[in-house]
Amino acid sequence: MAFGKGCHLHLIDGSAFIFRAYHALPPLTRKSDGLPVGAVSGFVNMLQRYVEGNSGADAATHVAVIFDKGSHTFRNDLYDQYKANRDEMPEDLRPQIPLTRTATKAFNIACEEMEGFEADDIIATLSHQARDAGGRVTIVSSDKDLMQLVGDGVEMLDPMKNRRIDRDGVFEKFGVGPERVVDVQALAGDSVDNIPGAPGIGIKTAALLINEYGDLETLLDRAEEIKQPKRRETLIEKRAQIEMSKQLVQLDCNMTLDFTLDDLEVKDPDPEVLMGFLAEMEFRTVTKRIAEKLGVDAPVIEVPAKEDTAAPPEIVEFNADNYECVRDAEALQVWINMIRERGYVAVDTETTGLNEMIADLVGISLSVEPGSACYIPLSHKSAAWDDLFGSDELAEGQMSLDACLEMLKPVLEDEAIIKIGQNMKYDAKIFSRYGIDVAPIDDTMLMSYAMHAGLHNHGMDVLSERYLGHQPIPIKPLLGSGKSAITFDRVAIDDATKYAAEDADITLRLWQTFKPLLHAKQVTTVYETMERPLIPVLAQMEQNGIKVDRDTLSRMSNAFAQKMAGLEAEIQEKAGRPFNVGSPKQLGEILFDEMGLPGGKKGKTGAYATGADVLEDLATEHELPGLVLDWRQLSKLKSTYTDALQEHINKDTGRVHTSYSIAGANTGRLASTDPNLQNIPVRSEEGRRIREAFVADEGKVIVSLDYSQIELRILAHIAGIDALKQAFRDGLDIHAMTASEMFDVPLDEMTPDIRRQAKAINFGVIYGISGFGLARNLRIPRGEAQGFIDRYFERFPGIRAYMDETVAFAKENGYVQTLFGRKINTPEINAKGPHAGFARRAAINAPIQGTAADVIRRAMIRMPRAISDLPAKMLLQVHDELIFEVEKDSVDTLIDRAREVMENASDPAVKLDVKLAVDAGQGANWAEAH
DNA sequence: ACGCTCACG
DNA sequence: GACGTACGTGAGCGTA
Repeated sequence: MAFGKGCHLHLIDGSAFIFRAYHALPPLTRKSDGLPVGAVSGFVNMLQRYVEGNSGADAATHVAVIFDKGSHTFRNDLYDQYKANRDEMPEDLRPQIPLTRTATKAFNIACEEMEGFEADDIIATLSHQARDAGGRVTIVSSDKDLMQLVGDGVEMLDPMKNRRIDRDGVFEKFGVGPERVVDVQALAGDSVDNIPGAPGIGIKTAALLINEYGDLETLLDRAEEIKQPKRRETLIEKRAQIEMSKQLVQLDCNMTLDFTLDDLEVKDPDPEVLMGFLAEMEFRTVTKRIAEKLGVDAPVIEVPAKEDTAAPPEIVEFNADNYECVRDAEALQVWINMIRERGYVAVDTETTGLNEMIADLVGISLSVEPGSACYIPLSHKSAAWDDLFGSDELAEGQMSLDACLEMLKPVLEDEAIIKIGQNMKYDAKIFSRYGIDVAPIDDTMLMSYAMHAGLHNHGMDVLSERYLGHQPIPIKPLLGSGKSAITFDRVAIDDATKYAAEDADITLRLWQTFKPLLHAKQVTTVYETMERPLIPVLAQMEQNGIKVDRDTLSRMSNAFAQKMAGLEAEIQEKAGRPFNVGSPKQLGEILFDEMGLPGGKKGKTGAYATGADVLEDLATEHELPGLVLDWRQLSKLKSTYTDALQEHINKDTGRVHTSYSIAGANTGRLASTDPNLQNIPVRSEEGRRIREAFVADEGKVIVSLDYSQIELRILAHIAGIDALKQAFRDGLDIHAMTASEMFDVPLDEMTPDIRRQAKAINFGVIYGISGFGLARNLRIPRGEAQGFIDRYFERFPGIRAYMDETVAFAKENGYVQTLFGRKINTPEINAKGPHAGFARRAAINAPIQGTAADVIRRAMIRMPRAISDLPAKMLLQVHDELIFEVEKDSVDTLIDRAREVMENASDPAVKLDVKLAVDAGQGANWAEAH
């Protein structure tokens, strides 16, 4: 078929695929000879996924993968620094480059490159040819340099986000249409490609200028007219540099190619060629998968055994057909025997929901060896032929739940058998509802957290893909989504077996992968003393729950609703027309367009910002913003707290059971979800009253103990600030002391305002202070804020030293550490551009916040033993606070014991120069106790 | 699904 | 003289 109208050309940016594959995968090598093939493997997977996805009405009729060739292009002749800042290609990637060409050809996809040209130029030329011939083009790439090609039937597809980019997408990125993209790039330059552009001008400013003057040439010709002196001079002085930059970013769409569009027609692969290549690469899993798709037999891949050195563990491919469905006691006994022989087993439970307090057990999967796993269905419902929703009858061929648990209980509770899980807290809580205390345990999610915090999250999908190179079977197709979603007990047992058993298989493999790595990365102690032991403690706290009084909440909801209605009427009257007060978009239009209030700033989505800080400033101009602030506060309290909290009261217990994620926050802090009980209001008087609904059971008392200034104490210790340490020893008001030091005001002449400023600075230090941030927080001029900071560093030089050392350590090692050895990775620390500031401040904050998190973790882990003889329960953790419920008579004992544990939580691992102090409170509800 | 806004330490 | 900024979270809502 000749290329023309109705045709659809796909152009794949091959180099981008290669680099993404290289960085996404661990360094794999070919088993027979050690040839690095990780990137090739990833590349093949991506191609295969592309081919599988290329179907339907929108499918490509023509396709090519385009590569770069040679390092010297015409752009280097224009500018010898072009791409000069690029790192050398990694040693183990170089030999894989030609193999990606071979791979492309093996898929029978056209593979094009041309000496002296970049892939982008070939893509540009082909796009123009295809467009001129009346066809459509999709460029598969996320490279912004290609955005200039979009329009007239040419679109981009970002393969990472699976998002199409059309004219609007380009506009979003550059603030101008595709035809002006090069102009903006010429001005803004590009640090990645080392394109100079106009110094001091970024994309935002560039777009502004281009939109004002029409195009780059006009802008440069009329540069004299620009008001901002700096900008004007730059444009005049750097004209030559800017014009050269434009030549560098302008893609060549008129290359002479030695092939035509017709040569790019989509062709089916020759199975023999493709299988041959894959077998040569020794890719077992993908070979098998592609063979299946093509309906041919997978070639046998024989790997000659290495004679010397201990061979690495056999890499066993994933095969869902190998999983066993255990349907009776005999079959289960075989598995139990295997488990006892090994001394470990990976366990996963399937249930009817995500809430462990409510969900029922549906089945259990087990694995003791990579590639082999079983699923024990227990309460799957049978499919009824005449009923769309299935019946309530149990499906045939399942063990009875009781019989199964009776057999498994001794194993799950056996001291000599390690039970391995991914997010074991969930499974342990499920089992505990059936009277089984699972122990001892290991948790692959927490192992990953101890090693990889800051690098990625620790869900099974991410871990499997990253560390096993395997994409798990997705659950979505089994359960569906939205209101037609079903629970797992309605999934057919055969499908369930493949999915569920694979999870156990993956978990076991992750455990085998991570176990030795924990030692190598020196985080075994962290994992064993601060992650794993927290599981049973949190499980117990979550099961305890806290009693919440529905009537109190309901009354407050009604009161809030009434007040809101009044405010709403008043707001709309002042606005002159009805509108949705809860819509920031509509509010912005009212305030800035209709009422013409000053200072309207649009965000990146084109909407006006209407945050609390903006409205507070506007409140001096008009009454309306203040009313909206009041309305917003009530709306927040009602929807997030007084309304939503009622939904979370458990029917059986009358209590609210939050769930803590142990591996959520990078710093070691916990996070609370469903509901979040770590952000219950306290700062405003009205909000604080919500805590009155958190009550003690009859005859009991709520007790709250919280660390006083724990982060500042830790900072004083880590940075070695003697003045601070002494102030804590003397029990001084730390903020007042800081103020006195900084502003030379004697303590007895301290004013609240000076103290407030010093307090803001103290917090700022913990956050990696910046003049801008402090200025915004204190609402003072930038220069004044910077003056404060300079003065602070002058008085406490150790703080600056700590900051510099911490950042230097992060740059050197790629992570920072808490006092207890928790490592927080800082992958962005060497980044350039806006990321840099973020990463820097996060690196400064992480050891402080993380050490505080470690301290309270240690206290929590010791707490159950310390209070086991008391009629008391630990209910909640709020970062530096622990909340208990205790019988009235034992309140004082509990406070003594808990305080003892908390104040000494760092011993004996770390000897702090500053004592930790704990404040305590008690009452009938949380408001009184705090 | 994503951004905005706002609750907490 | 500003690319853009205080650190760490989760939830509800409006808007696409």
